[in-house]
Amino acid sequence: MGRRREFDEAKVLDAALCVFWRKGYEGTSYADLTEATGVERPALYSAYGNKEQLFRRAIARYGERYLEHFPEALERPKSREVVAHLLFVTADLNTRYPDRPGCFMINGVLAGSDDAEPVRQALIEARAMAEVQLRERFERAKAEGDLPETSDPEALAAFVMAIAHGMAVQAKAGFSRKKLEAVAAQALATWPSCPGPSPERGPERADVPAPKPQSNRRRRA
Amino acid sequence: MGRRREFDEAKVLDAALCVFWRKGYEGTSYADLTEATGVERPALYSAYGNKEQLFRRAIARYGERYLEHFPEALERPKSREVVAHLLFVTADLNTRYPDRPGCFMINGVLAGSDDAEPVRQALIEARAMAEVQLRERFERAKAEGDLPETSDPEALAAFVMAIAHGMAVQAKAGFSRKKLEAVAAQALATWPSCPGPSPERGPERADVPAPKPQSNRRRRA
DNA sequence: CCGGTTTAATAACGGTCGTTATGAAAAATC
DNA sequence: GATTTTTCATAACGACCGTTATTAAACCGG
Repeated sequence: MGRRREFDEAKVLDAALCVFWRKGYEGTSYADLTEATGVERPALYSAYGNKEQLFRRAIARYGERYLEHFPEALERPKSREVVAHLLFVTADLNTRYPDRPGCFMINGVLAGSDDAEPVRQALIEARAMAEVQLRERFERAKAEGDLPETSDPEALAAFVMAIAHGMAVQAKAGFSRKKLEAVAAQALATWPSCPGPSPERGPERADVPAPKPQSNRRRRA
Repeated sequence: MGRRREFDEAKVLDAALCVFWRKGYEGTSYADLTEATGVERPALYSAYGNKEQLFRRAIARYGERYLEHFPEALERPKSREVVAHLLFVTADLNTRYPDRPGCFMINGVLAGSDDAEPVRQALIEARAMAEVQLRERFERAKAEGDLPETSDPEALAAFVMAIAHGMAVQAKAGFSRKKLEAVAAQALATWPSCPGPSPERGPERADVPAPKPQSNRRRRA
C-alpha cells in the first residue's frame, strides 16, 4: 500500500557508485549524489540509509559488477595465468572508464573533492618527477651495460614506482615492515640482470640512513 | 621592529607535516593543526598562508627530511642496487612511524578524517579478503607443483596485490592502459615457474570478459 | 614613557557538510 | 470517494569547514 517508488534503486546505486569512484567517500557530497542520480536527499536516505550505508552498498555493488573477473582468474589452471589474468584485467579496469580512472576501492580513500584538485596535482607531479629520475637512472644503466639491451627503462621505472605505491597502500592497511620487505624482495627477484662480471647482491635489507623519528605531540580526543 | 614570533616555524611545519601524513590533506582541519602545533589559526595563516600553501610547504619539507635517500639510491653503481635500496627504504619509511603509517604523498590523498575511519576499514577489509583468496590460490599452486617448493605464497600474493594497488595509484595519476600493461608485464616477467611439463604462456594481453561501460549521467558544473 | 609595528588570541564570518522535520502529492485499501 | 500509507520535494537544522575582522599584548626605536 502507499505510493510506489519513482526511481530504480539499482540504477541509482550504480550512479552513486560512479560518483564515489570518481570523488572518493569524503569527497562526495549529497549535492553530488543528487545531481548524479536525480534523486533528492531524503529519498536517498529512506532508500539506502545514511552516507556510510550507501557507500557500503556501493562496495558490494562494485564487487558484483566490476570484480567478477577476480574469482574467474583464481580458477585458471596455472598460477602464472592467474597472475596474468589479474594484472591485465586490473590494467583494463583502471583505465576503461576515463571519467573515473583508477580503482573504486583505492580511490574511495585516495580521491577527494574537486576543491582539492590542485593539491592532488601537486602530489601527482612530485610522484612523476621521482619516476622520471628513476627512468633516467635506468637509461644510464642500460647504456652502461648494467641492464640488457632488450630492457625498457620506462617500464622498469613504472614497475618500481608501482611497487612503492602498492607498499604505501599496504602500509596504510596495516602491513608490517616484514611483509613489506617480502613484497620488495619478490619484486627484486624479477629484476633483469646482465650476466656481467660483477656478481649481484641479494635482496637483503639495505643499510641506509633513515630519518630519526620525531616526537609527536598531543593526540586528538 | 615589532613583536617577535613566539614559535619555531620549522618545528611547527614539521608538526603540521605529521598531521597531514596521518590524516591527508582534506582530512586535516585547522583544529587538528592547532592542536598538533600549539599555534592558533591566525598565526598559521600569517606564517604560512592558507591551508593549501601550508600543505605545499609540507610537501617540500617531506622531500627534504624523509626522501633524502632517494637521490642517494640513484647514485648506486648498479641498477639492481638502486632498486634494492629504493624498495627496502620504502618498506622502512612506510612502517617506521606507527602513528602515521604509509607514505605522506600517497596518504595525502588516501587518508581522510577520523570520521571516515569505519569506511576506510571496510575498504581495507575488502582488500585483505582479496589478498587472502590470492594467497590460498598460490598455496594450491604450490601443492600442485605449479609453484616451486621454495616459493612463498603469502609473499607472492602481497606482491601481486602491491602491483595492483600501485597501478591503481598510477591510473589515478593519469597513466594510460598501455603503461599499466607494461607494469603488469614487468611484474610477470620472471614469475617463478616450475620446469614442469606444461609450457607457460607469455605475458600477452589476457582476453577476459570486462564489464561494459555504463552511461554516466549528468556531470557537475 | 611613548607612538609605531608586528604578533597573539578571541570570536565571528559565510558556506557547506550530513541529516532530518514538515507538509504536499500520489498510490493502495476500504 | 474517503482514509491510510508511503514517497516526494522544500527547507531548515546544528555542526564544522577554511578564513578573517577585531582587539589586546609584546616588542621596537625615539
